[in-house]
Amino acid sequence: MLKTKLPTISDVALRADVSIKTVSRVFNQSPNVSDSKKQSVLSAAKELGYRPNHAARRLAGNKSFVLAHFHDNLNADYVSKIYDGLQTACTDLGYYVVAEKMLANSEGYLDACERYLNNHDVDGIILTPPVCDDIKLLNFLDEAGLLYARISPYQRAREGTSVFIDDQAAAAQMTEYLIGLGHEQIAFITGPANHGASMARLHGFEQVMRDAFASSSGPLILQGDFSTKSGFVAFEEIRKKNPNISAIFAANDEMAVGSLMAAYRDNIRVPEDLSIVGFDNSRLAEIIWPPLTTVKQPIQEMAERAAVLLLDSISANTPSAVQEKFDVEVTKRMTCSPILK
Amino acid sequence: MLKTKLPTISDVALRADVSIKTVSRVFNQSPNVSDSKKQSVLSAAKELGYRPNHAARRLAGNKSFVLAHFHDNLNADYVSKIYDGLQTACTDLGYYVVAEKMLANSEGYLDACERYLNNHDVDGIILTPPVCDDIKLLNFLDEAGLLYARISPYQRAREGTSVFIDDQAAAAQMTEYLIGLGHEQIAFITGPANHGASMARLHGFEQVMRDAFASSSGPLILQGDFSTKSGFVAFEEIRKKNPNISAIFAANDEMAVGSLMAAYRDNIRVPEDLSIVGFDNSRLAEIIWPPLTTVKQPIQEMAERAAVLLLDSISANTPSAVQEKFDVEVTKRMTCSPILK
DNA sequence: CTGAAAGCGCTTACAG
DNA sequence: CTGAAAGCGCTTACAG
Repeated sequence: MLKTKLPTISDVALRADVSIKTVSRVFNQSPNVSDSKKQSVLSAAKELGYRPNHAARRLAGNKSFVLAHFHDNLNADYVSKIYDGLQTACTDLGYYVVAEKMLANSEGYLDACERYLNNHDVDGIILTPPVCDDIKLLNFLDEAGLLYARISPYQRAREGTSVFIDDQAAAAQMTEYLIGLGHEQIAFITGPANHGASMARLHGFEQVMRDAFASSSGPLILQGDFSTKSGFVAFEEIRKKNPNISAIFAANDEMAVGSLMAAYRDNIRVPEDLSIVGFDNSRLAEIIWPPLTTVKQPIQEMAERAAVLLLDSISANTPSAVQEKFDVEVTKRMTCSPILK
Repeated sequence: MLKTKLPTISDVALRADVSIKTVSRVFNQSPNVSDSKKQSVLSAAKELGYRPNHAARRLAGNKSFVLAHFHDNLNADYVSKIYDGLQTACTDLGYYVVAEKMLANSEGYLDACERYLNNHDVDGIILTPPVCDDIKLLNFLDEAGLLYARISPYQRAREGTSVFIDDQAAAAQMTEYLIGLGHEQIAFITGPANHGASMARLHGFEQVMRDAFASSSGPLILQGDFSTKSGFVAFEEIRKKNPNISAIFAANDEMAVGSLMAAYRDNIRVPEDLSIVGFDNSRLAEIIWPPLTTVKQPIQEMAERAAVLLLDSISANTPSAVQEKFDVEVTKRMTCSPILK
């Protein structure tokens, strides 16, 4: 954007005494360049302050240098972490990243995606829950030959590149922590039914509960939608259905905070009277009082890795199928206390 | 990105029986086209499903069709609202918007901006606080002839396009509301010292307090940094310095929530024992319990408008100097109660 | 491993 | 109000 006229590929070629094609090869990491020519191209480019013109690359190469993140805007904090991670991977390669809200399950949702893709040039797409588990969208992308990578998909059996954590194992780990503290009456608040990761978390919870308390009638499970409000409402139902609940495990931090707020209103002390835990380690978990015990997943790193993998597959111009698992940890803060018997 | 070969400007020209230049004019809103030709171009384009190729426009026109938002990442919610507003204005015109974190006042901050601008093609820049009040950056942009628009700048005297609210008047309004409720001992928590809007809010508060309680020694003012934690800490200081404070006015919602959390911990009831108000109407204000009374500013609309104005000035290729003020309102929720005498 | 030519799909002066 | 020509700075086959 700066107004000074920039050196072009021809200037570099002239100075390095090679053809522009060779310069192009060097800047595209083409394997077939002799070391000596490569060096002279590189130093000529450096002396001139040359950098490739994106618009020209786009036009000639039929690439856009844009990565789009399709998401479902529930949580600005999550979206922003993803954005940061993607940008880390993209900036140096001259790629842009744009975040696009695509309301899953809304009227004409798939149409909106198609229309977007028809009207914008993007080289690849990053998909997060629940968008990443929309079979119709995935089929559409596959058929159209569009390249994408998924973050935290539930449908892991499906081919294609993805990064994820083991939600089920993570939830199991958290549940074991709670049980280790002496809790037996634990309620679980789920996310939206179409959110795969939330379901996996529920399964992890249920399985550990089943194993630990085989004889019981099964734990109390409430339906939420990942919003603070739904956590607030779920808390009220929990108190109504079973006042002896000593711990609440919410499938995300927002709902955990909603429950915490409801407890505040009802003068129920956390963690003295009630333990509450969440999932995600969102910013909210840190800024609330008491700070929330939760499951921490490395969102940013996952996003960065997803972008790197996607960029690889773009430059190879072929879908890849790398699946990478990331580790989680239970972040113990102040919303849990042991049950004294 | 879809693989089918798209119709080009020549196809449209052929079908409409005009030159490609005329087609170009139509798609660039050029004034000098007869209505009849314009209509035939439009219908030919529609029949063919033509849409302009951005990469070609970029290359030929030396434009990038990218707007960058330079921000200082404190609040994902704020950034995301800005992003939404910008996108609303940009999407239909084929513009992309990218959000770039530029840590104001950090080591090499200006260098980072310059480097970014040198390595990326952007047609215009949107600036939000505190970045929009960085004189050095503004001077640099002006000298380089880069086009930008500012949202909520403090330095309004400076030329150039901006959208804003009257922070001082808004804070005055909120202060009057508190005084109307019977509060006299009101503490104020400021944002970072380099944040112009925060200073304006403080001035509005001070002025009303001065007018209302001329004889007093002046209200208690604490320094915060817009973080929840600083609101938490400020609350403790407030209690220490003056336990009779009956209301806290924080310069943003995050700090108000921090104070609320500290009150929660100390068993001080809000609003029965203490009223707390914030500023911004961020998402946090709605999801917290009790919901926070705050000042609502139309961030999204402001961002959209800023983008429209910037886009205008880009297409005219000349800096504009439109300054637009937006209205605010005190959003009364549940963290305030009247003082009974 | 290397290069000359053609072309990507537009816009920008320039001329009428 | 309209058009023919040149050119933006690259990459893609193709040939050697």
